Amino acid sequence: MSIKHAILALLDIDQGTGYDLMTRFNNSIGSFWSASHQQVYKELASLATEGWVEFDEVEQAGKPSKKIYRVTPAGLDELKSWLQKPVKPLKVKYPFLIKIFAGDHLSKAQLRQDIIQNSAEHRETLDAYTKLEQWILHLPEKEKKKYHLPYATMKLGMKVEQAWLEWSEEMLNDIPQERE
Amino acid sequence: MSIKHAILALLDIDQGTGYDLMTRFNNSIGSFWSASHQQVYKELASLATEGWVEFDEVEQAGKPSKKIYRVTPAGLDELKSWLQKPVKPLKVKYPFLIKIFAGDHLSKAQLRQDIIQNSAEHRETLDAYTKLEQWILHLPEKEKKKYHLPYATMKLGMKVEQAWLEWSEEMLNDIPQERE
DNA sequence: GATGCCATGTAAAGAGTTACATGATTCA
DNA sequence: TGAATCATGTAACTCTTTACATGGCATC
Repeated sequence: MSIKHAILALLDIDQGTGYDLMTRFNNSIGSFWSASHQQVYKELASLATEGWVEFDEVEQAGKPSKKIYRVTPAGLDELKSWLQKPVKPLKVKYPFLIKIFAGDHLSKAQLRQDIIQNSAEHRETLDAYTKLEQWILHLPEKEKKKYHLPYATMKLGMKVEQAWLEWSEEMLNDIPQERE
Repeated sequence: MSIKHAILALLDIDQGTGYDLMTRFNNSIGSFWSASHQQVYKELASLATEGWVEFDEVEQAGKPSKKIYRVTPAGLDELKSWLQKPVKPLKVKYPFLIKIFAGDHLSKAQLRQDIIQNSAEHRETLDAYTKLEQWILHLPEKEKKKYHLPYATMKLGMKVEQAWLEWSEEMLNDIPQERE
């Protein structure tokens, strides 16, 4: 069960709300971890019960009040001891590739369409990473150092997105375009 | 719920036992779908109840008897109609990258060690894909055609594994080696 | 007027993991 | 003698998704 440790790691870098974490899951670390908002809120509640995180409730004008979470010393200990353990193997579910796998049952036009669609999504992700990268590169040295390893994980994400784009192009060259 | 469709797609290419499917999940399509043997057997039972797959029980000398599953016409219809629907987004869980993300709490030696270990695993996966690729490339034309799209998904897997290896090297160059 | 963003959650159902259970053969 | 491969499954538990629920502000 390492979603708890994923949250601890994210909050260890920067404190934040559940909503905040959710967007980080969707954007910056989307290529290696996914989680829904429901799950994030639930895990935060359970982490708080265990004493690994704590929060301040902040009221806001014109917006619902929010809970800003941070890691407690006990939470940091837990994270550190988790870091000493061997990692669990990766788990992935990529429905799009099941589609390609069984793509003989689709028309060439449909296959092409799906690949184009998927490629556009990866392009978007890569663009988002590139924006984040620019933000990181323009930080003052001290801040930049803090994000060094998170940035490293994003560099892998960028390489993977690039692999997807290359693959998509090769696939589209490979599948003849049908004419009426 | 697309593990059912993943199984249908795999059985549609080649019939096989639960054990068989499990090894395919671990080897050829491991980089985009993972499943445990328990889950595979459970799903096969439920697919059989729904009438989407059927099997012959084959007794073997000196080995437990096995059930060879294949897709039924109803199962193929289900697969085809699933293919028409938009795919669900990918889901990934990569505990190793959480470790890197929070890697400031590890020594440089430990970080390097983890990266080396992880890189070795990706090297192994890439080698397994390369072997499979050789097998595919030496098939007679007719058979080769059948595996065209499954092979395409593996090509993406190879690109992704290569991205991991490149990244690992860059990381190791980036993290100074400590001396006693 | 509709969509999207910010911000939080609960309840029920479905998916997936961990532990348990068995057993012969082959290879090092 | 021990580990790996082939081969199947059940039971309990945990994790994750889907559907439901609310509501103001900003942008198009």
